[in-house]
Amino acid sequence: MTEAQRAGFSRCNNATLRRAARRLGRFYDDALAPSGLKGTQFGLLFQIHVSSEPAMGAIAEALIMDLSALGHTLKPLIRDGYVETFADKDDRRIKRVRLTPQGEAKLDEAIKLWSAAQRQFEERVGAEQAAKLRATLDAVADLDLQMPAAAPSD
Amino acid sequence: MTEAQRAGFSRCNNATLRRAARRLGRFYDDALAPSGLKGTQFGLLFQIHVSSEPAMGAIAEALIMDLSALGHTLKPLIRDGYVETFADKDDRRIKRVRLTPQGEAKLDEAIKLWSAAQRQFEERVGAEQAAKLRATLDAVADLDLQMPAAAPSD
DNA sequence: CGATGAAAGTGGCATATGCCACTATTTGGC
DNA sequence: GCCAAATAGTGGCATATGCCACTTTCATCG
Repeated sequence: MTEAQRAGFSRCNNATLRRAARRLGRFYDDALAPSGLKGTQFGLLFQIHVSSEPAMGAIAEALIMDLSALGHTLKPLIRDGYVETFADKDDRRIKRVRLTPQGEAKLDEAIKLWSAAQRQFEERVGAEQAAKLRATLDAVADLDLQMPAAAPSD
Repeated sequence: MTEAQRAGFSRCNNATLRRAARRLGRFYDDALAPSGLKGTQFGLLFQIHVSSEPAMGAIAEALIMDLSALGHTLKPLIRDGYVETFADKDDRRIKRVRLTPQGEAKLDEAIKLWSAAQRQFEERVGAEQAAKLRATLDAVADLDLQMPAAAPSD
């Protein structure tokens, strides 16, 4: 491997993104710790809260998560009584999700902690810079990425 | 919860970052699939490759990973014969890591696949834009984030 | 030198995520 | 109405990550 390639890898968009995610994840996790929630759980509760009894698939799509991964992640939240599920009236394949009263309360509690972390972060990088970063990340998340499928013949 | 708060959360830097990471992770994972490596494993092999028989702690620090997480992540790579470890000559607490010949070969193979994904990504967002994003993410990763420790009374 | 505390990893436990195979429902033809 | 195809989730398996408690080595100080 040449030096050029070595330098090249430090430019791996995926590695860079994950690295930053690990750092930021720990920061938000620490901030949320008093509530007993992880950053991902908080995000999931919030997503459910702001949706109208969303179907699993809808949540997965919104968060760009694998449907089965969502199911797994939901389990501890159901176990702890923050979330409950119920079958859709018209289509029994569909499972809808909502927060329990305890879930709403826990979310309220967590939001206070989250706000402090969010404020802290934006203080460091600047609200404007943070907004720009999020916009870029959202754009990346919405990309329809796909490899050229190894020359689809014809 | 008010609409203002709802909007507020869509501004969670952590959630936005993770969401983008999931998308991009899948893209790179797909691209690397023919090699049998995941994006993280590729990144880890690369990091080891470009370092000089790094100690576990050094790798963890470079990748902003928990030391124990690194240990776990390393296991399948050791099991598959891509990586090997050995004790430091002067300090037996330190465990150093290096690629095996098979590991080097696998890395070479993966780099070809990675390059295609990287190229594809940069084509979509623009090389310059991608570089700016990585710079921002690196800056975020290097932040010394920390909550004010709940009024340290002085 | 011996006790003490710091440094580097390991193992166990728990959550986060994905893929794949499989099941249950619904929908669409015929 | 019946069977094939599409939809929505589940469960199992594997990796990704972290925290905490514990072990092994060093380094320091008296």
